[in-house]
Amino acid sequence: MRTSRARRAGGADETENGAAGGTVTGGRQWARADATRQALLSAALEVFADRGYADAGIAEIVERSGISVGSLYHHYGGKAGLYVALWEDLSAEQEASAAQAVSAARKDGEADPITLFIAGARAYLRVCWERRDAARLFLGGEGPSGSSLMRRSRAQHWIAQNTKLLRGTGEPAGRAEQVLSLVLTTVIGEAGREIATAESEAEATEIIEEVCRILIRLAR
Amino acid sequence: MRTSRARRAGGADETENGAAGGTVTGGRQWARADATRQALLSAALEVFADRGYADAGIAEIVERSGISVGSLYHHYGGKAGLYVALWEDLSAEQEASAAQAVSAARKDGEADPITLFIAGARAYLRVCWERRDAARLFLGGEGPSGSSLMRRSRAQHWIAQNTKLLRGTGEPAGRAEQVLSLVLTTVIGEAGREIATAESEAEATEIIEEVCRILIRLAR
DNA sequence: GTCTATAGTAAGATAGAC
DNA sequence: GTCTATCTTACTATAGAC
Repeated sequence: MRTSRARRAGGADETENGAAGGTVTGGRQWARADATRQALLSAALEVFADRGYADAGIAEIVERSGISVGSLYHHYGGKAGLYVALWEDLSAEQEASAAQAVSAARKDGEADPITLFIAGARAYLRVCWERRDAARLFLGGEGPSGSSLMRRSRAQHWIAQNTKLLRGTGEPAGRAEQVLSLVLTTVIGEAGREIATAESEAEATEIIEEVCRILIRLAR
Repeated sequence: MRTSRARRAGGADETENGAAGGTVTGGRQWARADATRQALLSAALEVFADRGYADAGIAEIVERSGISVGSLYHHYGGKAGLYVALWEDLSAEQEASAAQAVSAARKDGEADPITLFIAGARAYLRVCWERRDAARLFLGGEGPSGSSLMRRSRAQHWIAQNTKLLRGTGEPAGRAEQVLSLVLTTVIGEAGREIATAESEAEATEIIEEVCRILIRLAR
């Protein structure tokens, strides 16, 4: 791959007057920093994907991004910080997409909890395909120590939401319902993994549909 | 915790004649080496569990086991070797237990594929509870780089077996069947995680039974 | 097989100029 | 905010006596 290498060539537009080397206009003055973060993030994603988190070195991320170690630490505080940032990005997008799908369906007059749940699940899975590069990284399960707890706790939260969504009323929830919800959530997660590694959009879609059938069968 | 610390006190029974400091009888001469391996394994399990694989240091394993670094490398070749050994142990036990349960049920005259499958699943889950200390480590998902592939490929193998078991005849298997099998296996895995972190045997049993119900519903 | 002592190395992290 | 240069730590792995 080795994209975005030329970025470092700069040296033409800085030294306006010293410190935060921005351009003249106020609104654009963070553009440079954003580009830096972006370059760091995308290089980190590549390297983590290629070598696995543990074997990835700061050095290689620096090389591929063309950004310096100093900047890396300035923005993300280190290797783990990059990983977490990547994770937050993706899961924010997934959550937003799912939430939006559910509320859109609601606005469409849909009231059946299971149908709403499936709408959310389908949106989530679609993001897994669209952003499969990132999804593969996390669904694969390796990360900084403590990251599995991070993922785990987000999953718990999601399970709780799904449990609530599925029972319509907001009440107790026995063990059976909890386990069911856990199972549903797990299935979606695993499906996401499978979809992120699918070889074509057609295959991904096929899996999504099959999984939705299973989810319906389970939730009913 | 800090058990098995006194082991190192020895120095009384060695120096029989130099090399493999064994006792006189032939059959017992590996007892010492076995004890060494055992101490290393159990210390490693503790440390991995406490700190997570990545943050675990050889040093602490050596401390807690009372065994030297040299011996550690002699037997396991390093940190990753210990992890793998622990994993092989547990999964061998799980597989054996499941296989045995299935064949016992068969011998009992049971022929229904789903019932047989459930028997295996139940046995697997029981081991997750009995050996929850170890199970927690692996089901948590952190390990040496490449270990998730190791787990993954074992899972694939298991899925294939289950697919075969479930369809009775050994034939094709369409996408729908593959996905179903994947889902079943995933659910069992996740259930194992939940069981390994359950707080009492009663809770574990409750989860096992609920999961079996769900599996039956799914497999049918 | 088991131990002690030591080597080697790599990687994450910091300091401070611009 | 960005960069270069450097540090320091800590951990794996080996050598070689018993």
